[in-house]
Amino acid sequence: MGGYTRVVAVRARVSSPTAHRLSLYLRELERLAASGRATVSSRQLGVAAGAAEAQVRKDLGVIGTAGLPGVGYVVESLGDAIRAAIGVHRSWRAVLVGAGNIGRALAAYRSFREEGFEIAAVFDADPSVAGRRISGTKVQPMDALAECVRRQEIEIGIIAVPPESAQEVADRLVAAGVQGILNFAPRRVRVPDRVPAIGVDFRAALERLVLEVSQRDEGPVPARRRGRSA
Amino acid sequence: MGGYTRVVAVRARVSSPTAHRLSLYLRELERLAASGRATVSSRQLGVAAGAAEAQVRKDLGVIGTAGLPGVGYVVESLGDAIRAAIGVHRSWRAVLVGAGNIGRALAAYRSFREEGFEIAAVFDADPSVAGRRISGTKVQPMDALAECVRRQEIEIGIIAVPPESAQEVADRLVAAGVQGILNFAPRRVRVPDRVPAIGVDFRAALERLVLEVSQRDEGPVPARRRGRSA
DNA sequence: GTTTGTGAACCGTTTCACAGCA
DNA sequence: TGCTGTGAAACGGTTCACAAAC
Repeated sequence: MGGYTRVVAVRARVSSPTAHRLSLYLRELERLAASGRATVSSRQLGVAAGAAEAQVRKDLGVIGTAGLPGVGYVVESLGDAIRAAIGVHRSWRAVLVGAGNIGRALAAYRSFREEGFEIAAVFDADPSVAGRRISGTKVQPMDALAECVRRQEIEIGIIAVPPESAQEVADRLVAAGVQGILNFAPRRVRVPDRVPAIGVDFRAALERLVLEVSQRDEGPVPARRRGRSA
Repeated sequence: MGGYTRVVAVRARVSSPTAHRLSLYLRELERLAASGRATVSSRQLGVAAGAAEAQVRKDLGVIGTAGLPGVGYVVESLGDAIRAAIGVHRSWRAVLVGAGNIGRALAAYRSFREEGFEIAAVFDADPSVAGRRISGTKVQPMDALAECVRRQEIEIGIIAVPPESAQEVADRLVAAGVQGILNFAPRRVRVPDRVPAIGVDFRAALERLVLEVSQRDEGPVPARRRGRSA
């Protein structure tokens, strides 16, 4: 430990698996809040997120929240704490690049808006698409991207273009000054360290699934396996 | 029983992080194959997938492929080996449930078809949607799901419905006999152990991104980093 | 009784380093 | 020389177990 006496702040580093689970806890908390529950136990959050209860307590410890022994966590304040920790306590401005099938689906995606995530503008390289409206936003040509990002202080770029152009779009978004990228193209994009990029890769997800199905199918899986191939 | 050296099979268990990287290697291999390259080094695959070169060699060792010291791996045969290992060497039949924005985008998704992933039927709970066609497939009412899965020997179910109905759809898919589920609803679904379910959660991805952006912003970050990534 | 917070053990993955081969 | 294959060490995350708090 660093020698700070821990006071108020929650400046702890949140690991990636923890971050993912925090999202899941938040969903459960929202459900509970809607149904009027006042407190939750780590066990219940664990069930909802598929995590062990000790794991839940560790995770919540990381973001600096405390529970009441014998009672659990206060639903409302824990929700606020998680939102603050992952940054969804405020709204974010984004641009969407790519007005194809996926782009249109994202523009209409309910959960984004509910989370304070606003798609301020849509761009597409195809001139025949520019000018049309999707979800009430007019599609603009790529030339307008950089100025739009600067003028409207856009923070997030969403890539929903074919894999061939993903890297180029990423470069333009970074050059325009976005602070983070959400990439829906099945291609890893290279970005500077200061700009985090998270990929949502349908194809990779499908491949993971198919692998698991195959593994389930064939081997009843020899229970223990040490050293030698059997 | 154990103790004998049995050489042939490649029935090794593939861990989840390895599975994900195999997908990425495969993409790079396809690019290389298209551009006529005959061999690759572990280093080059590592750069493409964001992994260390020793990591690449370990991964490829797991699926039983061997490289040539001083030369690398043969692009074509390595591609085949990975495809066989993750199960995309053959085609898979799937049904899509949910003909909303995301469902329609998925039905049209190029990479699925390219990977031998065939969406054999589409279902929707909304009777006013049933009967319409998306991507050339007629949308059917939910009643028809179970029989379709059985009759057409469907292996994979894709969930693209609002979170409120995700669990119910998952239950029906499992009851109908699918072997795996790809879930695009932002809600974890509970399924029996024998049926793997992989979630693709846009909202969670967004939350991870926002967290990273926040962390970059505030903490100058103790910076302990090597390697490069530009 | 219940449930939290946390050090310590555990486990799988990643990285290192180097022998061996082309 | 260039590159693979692989033990061994390092790392980080998860689980365990239990004392403390309600």
